[in-house]
Amino acid sequence: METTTLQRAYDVYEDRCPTRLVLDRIADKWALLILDRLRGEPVRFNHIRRDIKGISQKVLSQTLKKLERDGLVSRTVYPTVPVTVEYALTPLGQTLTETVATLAHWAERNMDAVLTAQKTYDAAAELR
Amino acid sequence: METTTLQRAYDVYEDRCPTRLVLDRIADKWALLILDRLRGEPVRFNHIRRDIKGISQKVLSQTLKKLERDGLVSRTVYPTVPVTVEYALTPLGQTLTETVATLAHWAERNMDAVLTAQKTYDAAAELR
DNA sequence: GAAACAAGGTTTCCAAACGAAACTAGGATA
DNA sequence: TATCCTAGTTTCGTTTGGAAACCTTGTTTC
Repeated sequence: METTTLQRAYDVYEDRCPTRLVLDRIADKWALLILDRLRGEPVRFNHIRRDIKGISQKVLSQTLKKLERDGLVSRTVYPTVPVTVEYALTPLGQTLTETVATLAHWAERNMDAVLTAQKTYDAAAELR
Repeated sequence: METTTLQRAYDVYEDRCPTRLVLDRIADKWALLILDRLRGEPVRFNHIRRDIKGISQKVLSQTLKKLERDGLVSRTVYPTVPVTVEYALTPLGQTLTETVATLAHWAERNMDAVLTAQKTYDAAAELR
């Protein structure tokens, strides 16, 4: 009888599971907006920056780099003048587009319900 | 001809759109894990804490409070001894369960692809 | 009657992360 | 020489995050 180390399946509920790191990457406001924006054709750095209003260059740069490292986004440099850099979803990233779009735009469809809930909550808290 | 202020539709790509605040709430590692855990029957505070390994009481408490304020989660107190507090998804929160589950568990299904991508990326960065 | 335990939190404190603004690089254009 | 372009990086003050200790109400144990 041999002794083997059982390879546990990945479990995001476990503290030290590497999936936690990935979840932390995609469960992020800016990452979701970027992934959502990249649905469709490739987009250049400053184009993304203009479209996602309020994102800083630093955060855009950092987030793209992490998404690229995790294989969700590809980065292509064209030696034009000035240089052109295009970002696009990889096939892996494309597996998330539907989910990302649903989550990113959920607030747009349910904003009124959320605002109503907040008013109710705040009114009740007022009485305490 | 009368002049009216056109009420623009909510747009999460706009900087000051209130949907951004809601996106920030749900596009969060802990919030997603909590919402995922609440699928099904109501769960007590310490039960959630035990299940989502590594979450601190402070973060659990804060996140639940925000989710409750936004109308995604309900909080029910039972006057037992000691007191029992149950959290559950509201109907509004339930509209997110499918999406949340897909995103929260995406990493479990794609971890190997992500790890491979990271290795490739790091090896290429090494050469620079 | 003094500890210990239970549930459900809050407070404290230090480190890590964030964002706005300034700065950089390489080259083209005026 | 000065300015503009894309695509970033750096700086620095502020905010947020997590770990650990503490709190409250009430029961059981010693």
